[in-house]
Amino acid sequence: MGKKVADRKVLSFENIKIACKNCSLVSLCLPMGLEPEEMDRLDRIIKRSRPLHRGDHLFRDGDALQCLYIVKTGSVKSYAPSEEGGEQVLGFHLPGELIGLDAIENSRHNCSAKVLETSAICEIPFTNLEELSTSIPSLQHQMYRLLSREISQDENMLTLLGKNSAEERLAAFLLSLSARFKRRGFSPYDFYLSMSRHEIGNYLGLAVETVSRLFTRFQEERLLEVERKHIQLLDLERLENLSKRSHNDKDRIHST
Amino acid sequence: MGKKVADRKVLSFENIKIACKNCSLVSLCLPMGLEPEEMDRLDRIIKRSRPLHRGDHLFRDGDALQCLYIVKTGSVKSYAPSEEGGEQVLGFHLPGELIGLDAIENSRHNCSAKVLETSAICEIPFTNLEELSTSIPSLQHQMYRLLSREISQDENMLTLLGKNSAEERLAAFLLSLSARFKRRGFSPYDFYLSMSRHEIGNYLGLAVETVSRLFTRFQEERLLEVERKHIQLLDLERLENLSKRSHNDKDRIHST
DNA sequence: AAATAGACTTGATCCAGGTCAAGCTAAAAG
DNA sequence: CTTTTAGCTTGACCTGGATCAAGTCTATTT
Repeated sequence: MGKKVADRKVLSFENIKIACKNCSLVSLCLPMGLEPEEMDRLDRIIKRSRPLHRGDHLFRDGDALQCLYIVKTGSVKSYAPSEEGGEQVLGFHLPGELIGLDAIENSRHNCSAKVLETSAICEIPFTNLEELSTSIPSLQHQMYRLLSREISQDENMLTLLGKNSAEERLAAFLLSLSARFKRRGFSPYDFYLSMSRHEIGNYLGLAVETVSRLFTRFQEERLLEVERKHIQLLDLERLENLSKRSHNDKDRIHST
Repeated sequence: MGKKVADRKVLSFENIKIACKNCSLVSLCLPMGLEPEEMDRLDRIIKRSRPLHRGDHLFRDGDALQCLYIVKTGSVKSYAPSEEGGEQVLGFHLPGELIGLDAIENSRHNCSAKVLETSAICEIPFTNLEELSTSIPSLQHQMYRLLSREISQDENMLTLLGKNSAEERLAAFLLSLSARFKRRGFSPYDFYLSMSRHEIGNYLGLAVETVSRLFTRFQEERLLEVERKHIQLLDLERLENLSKRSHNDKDRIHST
C-alpha cells in the first residue's frame, strides 16, 4: 500500500504538466511566437499523457481525427499501411514536431503513427485548437506555417526519391537527422538511431541490404563511424557533397 | 481607333471578373462552403488577370510570397529547379486547385510554377487572405483542409515513388487525371495531356523512354488509345488493378 | 514546299540496386 | 548460463528501367 502510493507519486511526477512556457521546445514548437497569455490559453487545451512505449500507436490509418500530436521527448514514425501488410514509412518525428496534419482534410487519419522508443507526447484536440486559432491570429499563422512546412518537406522528399541515388538518399537522411538534432540542442555528430535499417530503407525507397552496404561503405570511406544504432558523423562536408547529386543532371526540360 | 475600342471591349470581356459565386468551380475551390456574404468578401481580395500563356511563370523558386494562385481554366505545373538546370516536377494543377502553399512557411516560394497552356488564373494576396480567414472561421477551416489535402497528396506520391513500378506509376497517374477531370465535369475517359512525356517521366521518377514504351504497351494491351497528347482510357478497371501493386509486398516491417 | 527543330518512339546495351541465400550478433527470454 | 529471435551484414546473382543511339513524326519557320 505504501508502495502503491509511492508509485502514484512517481507517476504523477512523470506526468506533471510542464507548461509550454517552461518547455525547452517552446521556440521550435506550436506555441512559438505566442504571447504569454495566449500560450496559457493554448496550454489549457493540451493534454499530456503518461509516456508511451515502443510500438504504441498515436493513431491508426482510418481513425477519426481527434487530436494532433507533438513529440515532447522520444521519436515517432508515421507510415501508410497497405492492405497486404506492407507499409510506406512517411516520416520520422523528433521533439517539437507536429503529427497528424494530413488528417484535417477529411477528419480521418490517412496514415498511422507509432512511437519508436519510450516517448512523451502532447495531445491537442483539433476542434479546440481550430477554435482557439480563430481568436489568436498568431496561432492561426503558426498553424499555416507548420502545415506549409510539412508540404515543403514532403516536396523535398519527392525530389530525393525521384532523382537521387541510394548513396545520395542515405547521406541526405543522415544530414537531416543531424541538423534536426542540432536544433534541439543535441550533438549533430553523435547520435543514436531509433529506427531500424529496415525502416530507413523503407523510408528512402531502398532495400535493407542496400542501406546496410552503404553504412559499411560510408564507414570504410571514413565519412562516419557506425556501430549498430550509434552513429558518429566524421565529415559533414563530404557527406554534404555526397547528398546533393552533382553528376547526372541531364534532366533539364526544354519547354517553350 | 474604332478598332482599338473594340479591342478594349474584347479584352475587358476576357478580363471580366467572374465572381466566385458565378464560377463553376465554386464547389471544389477555396470558397467552398462559405456563406454568400463571406464569399463576397473573399471575392473582393481576389485578382483576375488576363490569361497567361504557355511557359509564363506564376512565380519562381525564391520569390517572396505575394499571392496564392488558383487555376480557373487551363493547367499549371510546379517544379523544383536544381542549380544545374535540371528540375523535379512536383505536380500538375487543374482548375480549382490552389498553388503556392509551400511558400507560407518562410514567406518565400520553394518551387516554381508555370502554365502549361493558355490559362486563366485567380490571384489571392496571401496577407489579405490570412487576415480575412481570421474573421471568417469557415474560410480558416477551408484553408486548413486545403493545406492538409496537399500533404495527403504528397504522401500518396511518396508511396508511389517509394514502392511502385514504372507501370504502376503511369497507371496511377492516368487514373488520377481521369478522376480529377471527372470531378470538373470533363470526360474521365477522353482527354488531352497538357504536359510532355518528358514532364510526365520527370514527375513519376522515370525516363522519357520508359513513359513512351509504357504508353505503347498499354495501347497494345487495349487499356487505352493514345495519339500524341490525346488519351482515351478504354478499361478503367484493369488500369485500376495495374495501379495498385498486387505483387511484391514482402515489405512488411515486423516491429515490436 | 523545303528546312529546321522539338517531341516522341523504338531498339540495343548496361548497371544500380533489388532479390535470394547464408551467416552473424545482440539482446531478450527461458 | 543457453536458446531463441529479430535485426543486421555480406556475397552472388539477376532484372527493371536507365542510358545510348537512331530514327520518325508534327509543327513551325522560311
